[in-house]
Amino acid sequence: MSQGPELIITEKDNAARRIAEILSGGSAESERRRGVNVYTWGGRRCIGLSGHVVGVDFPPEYDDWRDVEPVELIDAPIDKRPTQENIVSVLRLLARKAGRVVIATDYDREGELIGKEAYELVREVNDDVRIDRVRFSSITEREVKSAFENPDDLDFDLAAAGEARQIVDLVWGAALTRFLSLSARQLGDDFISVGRVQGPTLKLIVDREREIEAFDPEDYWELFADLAKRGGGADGTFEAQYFYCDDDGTEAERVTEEDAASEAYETLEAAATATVESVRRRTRTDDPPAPFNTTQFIRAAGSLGYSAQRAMSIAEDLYTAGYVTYPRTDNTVYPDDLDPRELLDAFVGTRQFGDDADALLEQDDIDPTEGDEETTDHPPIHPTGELPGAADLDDDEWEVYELVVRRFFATVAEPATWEHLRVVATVGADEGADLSLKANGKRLVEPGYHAVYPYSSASESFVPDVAEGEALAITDTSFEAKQTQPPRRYGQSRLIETMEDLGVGTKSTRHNVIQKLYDRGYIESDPPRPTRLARAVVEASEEFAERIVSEEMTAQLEADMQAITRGDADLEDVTTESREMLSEVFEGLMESGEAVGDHLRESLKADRTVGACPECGSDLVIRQSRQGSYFIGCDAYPECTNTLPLPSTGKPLLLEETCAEHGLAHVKMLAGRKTFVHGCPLCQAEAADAQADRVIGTCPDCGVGAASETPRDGGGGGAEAGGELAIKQLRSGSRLVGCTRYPECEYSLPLPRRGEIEVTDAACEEHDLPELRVVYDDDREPWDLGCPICNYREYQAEQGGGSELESVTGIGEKTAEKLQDAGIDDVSSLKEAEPDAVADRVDGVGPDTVREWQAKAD
DNA sequence: GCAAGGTC
Repeated sequence: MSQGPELIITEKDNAARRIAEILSGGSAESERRRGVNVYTWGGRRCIGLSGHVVGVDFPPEYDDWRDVEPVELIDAPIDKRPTQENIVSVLRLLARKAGRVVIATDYDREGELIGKEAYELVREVNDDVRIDRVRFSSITEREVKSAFENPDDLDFDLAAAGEARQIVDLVWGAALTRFLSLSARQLGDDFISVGRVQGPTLKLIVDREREIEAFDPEDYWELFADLAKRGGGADGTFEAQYFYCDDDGTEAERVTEEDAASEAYETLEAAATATVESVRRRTRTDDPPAPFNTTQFIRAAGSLGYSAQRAMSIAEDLYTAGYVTYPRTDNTVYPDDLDPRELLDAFVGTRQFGDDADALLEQDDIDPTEGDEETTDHPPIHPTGELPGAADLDDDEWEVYELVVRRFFATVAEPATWEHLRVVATVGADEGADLSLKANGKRLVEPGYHAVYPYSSASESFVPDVAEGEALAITDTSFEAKQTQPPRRYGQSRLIETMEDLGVGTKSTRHNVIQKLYDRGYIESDPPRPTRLARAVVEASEEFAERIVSEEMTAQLEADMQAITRGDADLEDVTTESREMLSEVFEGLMESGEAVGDHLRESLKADRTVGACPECGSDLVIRQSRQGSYFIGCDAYPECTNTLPLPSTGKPLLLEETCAEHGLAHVKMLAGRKTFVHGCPLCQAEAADAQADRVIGTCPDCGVGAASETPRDGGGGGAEAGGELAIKQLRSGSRLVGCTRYPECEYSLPLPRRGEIEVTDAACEEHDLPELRVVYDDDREPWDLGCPICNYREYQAEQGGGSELESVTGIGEKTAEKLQDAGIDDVSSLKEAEPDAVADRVDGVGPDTVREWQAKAD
């Protein structure tokens, strides 16, 4: 045995840092090697991986989709390759010299596999070092120390279960994805993908859409009366609803026969009073919610308007900054070592949470709620007690942080108490035409957790105190004709909850799967609706590869993985059987390949068809020019050359809604946060044609007396050519201030897409142009845009703010800030920088990344 | 350029 230092390997850097801190008693030092943190103390070193650092894939000779028959992938070999080169190389370096290795990855199946990957990398360079495995369910001093005192061996069966999943997913996913893409001749960026998790998720959405379409609404009627307590004034009035008991004695409000409804209404309308028949009071407690797991967090953030993806991205940022715990967890039970009082103490004295924390601390005992799921890897999401400063978070981050804090507050708060009051009154009993009305009142007596958690509804409904036998005046009645409604579409959070119920996907992947469905053109809008392509993919799968769109495949795989874990089966058994099954699927598919392809292609075209061409009656479809910009062209091209332009920003999406005048589908332009609805492309073009250019001054590039100094390059014919500046509306929907000599002079300034542009009497002295104002047709304040040249300069200054660097390298604002901190504030200093030196100084950036940036800058 | 699973 060698005498080198002990090497501890964790699943992520964050865990490495905390374990080093615990085991070293705070004395560990951190150094960066190739952008990877290594923590060192005593005779020990600790390094964090980044989840899987190796990935499974087919060998390179299988890379060309057209060269390899998809069916060949079923029995193709599978390689494991490093995917995180930097981490792998640092790991190898340290492992070579290690005297002992301890694998401390997460305590779950995937963690065991990640541990085994590390094990194999260590073994490649050091074949006799002792390799131990430690397991702990939370990174606390007690658990970590005890785990390191009782090391165990890696569970190779558990890891093999994970490997079986990798292989089955790759083989099924790749073979079927390539088959569908090839048969529809969809290669390149818009390939047609299917997989074990996205398949059933898409089918959920498609099935719901089928139910909605097949839904046959039924008419029904409901009757209401306003009842007033005598002498109670306006405050004593409340609404009651007609009800009856149906044949099996259950209470019903909906009347399905119009005659019966009318007859009841006649009685109600004729009556002046209703007599209280019964009054029932009940006290109900309303328990506070369970701690947040990922799914419930996403759901709560969803009700604040965040998409699943966005909610998780914010939570990850808050986690990295140290304000909340790890956001990927299934656990809904706080661990024993979480002391709620101690955590509440952290909020005492703060402006936003101080009062609530004080109030909670005054409770006699604090007993947090618990959910059904108790796992051991990570705690439920809760605040860490480290508080962000006022400037540390933007508005969205703050809103999500507050949600997490308040959820924690709610879980340690008292239940709420409601008083329910149910009043039943009868009408027309004297005349023998007995008719019942009911009203349910709800009053919050003890707010309990609602006082600290305003996100769940605590709305009251008023019903006054009345006594049995009391006569109430009927002050108003209504007769409402309604229809049963189709089932509702899944919202993103509901979809994630359903996936969790079915066991499809994991806490870390479910939100990404939904995003992937959007990116692949399978769903659009929110709540998501399936595209024609999605239906075609589900239909084809149902016919030939039902497993790939059914949650059964996951259930079966889960059972197989458990068998491997128990030692009742091995990886070979499971993958062989799965490959045989896939071979059978392919027999059917290959026979019908052409029909499947035709169907997919028709659906793709349907997703792009805007409507009938007004010139020739063929289809108008969305096309892409060679330069990559989108436009609408006629399917009969070149016989028909009719085209309509589309806005230059974003990717077009056709909406269900069509234009009443032209019958064309409305267009939405997807551009992240700048997404907007373009509407009917023909209406836009016609509006532009009808809108005369409004001249507002001389063109600074080519107008009479044009100054030589201009804010931007024009292609103009030089000064004195007589160009004028005008407000123009283009057929693509864009608006701008541009030269009347276009296209000879290309001088232009952008204008906002929305609102009506007014030319005011005020003028800009510098540019001799009138100031503009944008007026909106809703209740928004008008926007004083001012001189268009000054406005554009300000806009550019805002956009560009220090960031040639950002636009050249494509890095985000935050990375740019970090680079600036490291002394790199422009492109030239980036080019001169030493990649390793940059990687050492900038967190989360490796030397390879720096080299990539440098390549882009060149 | 395929999947799903880790992590950033």
